[in-house]
Amino acid sequence: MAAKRKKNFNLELCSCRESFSDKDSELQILITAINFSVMFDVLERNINEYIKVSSEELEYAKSLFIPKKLRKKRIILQEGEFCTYTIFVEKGLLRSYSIDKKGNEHILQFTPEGWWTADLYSFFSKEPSNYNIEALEDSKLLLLTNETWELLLKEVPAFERYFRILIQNNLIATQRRLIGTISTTAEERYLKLLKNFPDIVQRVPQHMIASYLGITRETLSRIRSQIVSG
Amino acid sequence: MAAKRKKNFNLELCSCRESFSDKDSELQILITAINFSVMFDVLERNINEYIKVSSEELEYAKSLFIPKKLRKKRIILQEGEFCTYTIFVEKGLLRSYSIDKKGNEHILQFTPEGWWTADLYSFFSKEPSNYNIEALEDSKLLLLTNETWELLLKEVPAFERYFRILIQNNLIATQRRLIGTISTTAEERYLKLLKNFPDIVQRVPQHMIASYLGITRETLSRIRSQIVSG
DNA sequence: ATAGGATTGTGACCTATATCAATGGAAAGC
DNA sequence: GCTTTCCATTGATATAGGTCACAATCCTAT
Repeated sequence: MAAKRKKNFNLELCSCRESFSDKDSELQILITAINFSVMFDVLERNINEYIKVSSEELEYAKSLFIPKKLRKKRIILQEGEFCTYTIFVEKGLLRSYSIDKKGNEHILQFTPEGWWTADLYSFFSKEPSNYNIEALEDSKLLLLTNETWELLLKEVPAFERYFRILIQNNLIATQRRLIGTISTTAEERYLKLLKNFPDIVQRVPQHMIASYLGITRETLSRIRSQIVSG
Repeated sequence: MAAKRKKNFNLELCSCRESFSDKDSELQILITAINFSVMFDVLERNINEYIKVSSEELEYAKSLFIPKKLRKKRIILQEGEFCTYTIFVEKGLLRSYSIDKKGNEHILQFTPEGWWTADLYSFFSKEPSNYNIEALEDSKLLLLTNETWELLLKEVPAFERYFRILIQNNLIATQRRLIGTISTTAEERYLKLLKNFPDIVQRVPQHMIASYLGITRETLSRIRSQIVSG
């Protein structure tokens, strides 16, 4: 299973093309074509969900992204660095988190396939970031730099709308989470997360779920055993 | 002082024009002209801070807003209603809050002059709102309905950028507040609020500051006396 | 001026969650 | 296959903040 996933990575990412020998070139071209059609699959569907763009505009947009794979546990943005990309997750799962004075991690969000992440503040203000972004699974990412992001908005203004809607939805969700954190118990928050994002809870170690909920791993463990016992 | 403020309201809001008799009409025209230049003062500066628009575009934009005054303690959006406007505060102060199962209020945000508010979810999804929006001071508002908002974006696309930036800044702030709520003590949060928004803390009753911080009024009272005593 | 409501302050006590510490199991690297 | 690191669980104890109750002010409208 793990081996199969790895193979897919190799096939789908064009950065592996160098490994083909000359006599494989015909095969290589075919595979590359497949790569390109699959690489932006999730992104393309996501864009079409929110805005209408012509196929030329879409092709242009795609040309601006930098594909990148990120292995599990690798960090793509580290506290103190400048966040110079916005990141779209084609496949895999990321987390962004900050570390407080006592050294505790606090997870701001999980970013599975089909979602965007970045430290927006750092990206737009060009100040160093306070967040870390790390892969929780082997992941395939599509990056837009500061420059290509500006370029995209300038050349295809519909993307201004696209990002506005995404940011807006994120704001709505974050506001709800804030109110929830203030007004409900740890157990209620856990049950709600379980209901809304069962797959995330499955894919992520429990202590990270605890960190996302704003409680300790011990407390989450007790909550879970209490739920089971009735 | 309070009387003076009231007088300004009457002068600046065109809805009071009916109270003038016929022979006051010359004066009325003069005052109306003044009203219009002053009415959008704060909004205009706010817009120019983020985007470049021609004076025609600006005039068009202004023509879409509905001015409204809201007296202290009056509610402009009530839980269960549909949020059909986005609200810009020209003068005064609003709060938006939700009420949990136990009947406790939780303040999502304070909105002083120069800021926008709305229940974004309700506004865009056209579902009933879970929030209430209330004036904490006599306020002057500028409203954009669903229709005029759409129209504005369509006719002056630069506003897409304007709202994207505003929403983005709100998201950044809300994310920080969330992490702060999870990772810092009530006292730290209070001191931070006091440092960042001293005027809001001055203008708002303490139990609402407590509600914003996610603590009870008793706890805030104790924190304050502890700060004074060292 | 005054009555009634809203706001703040304080005391006594309670509870959800944190902290510290120890254990066993699972997974990942060699 | 073995070892090391990570991860979840459980117990004992500590604490920040909540709850309830009452008193003291301060507005605000008549």
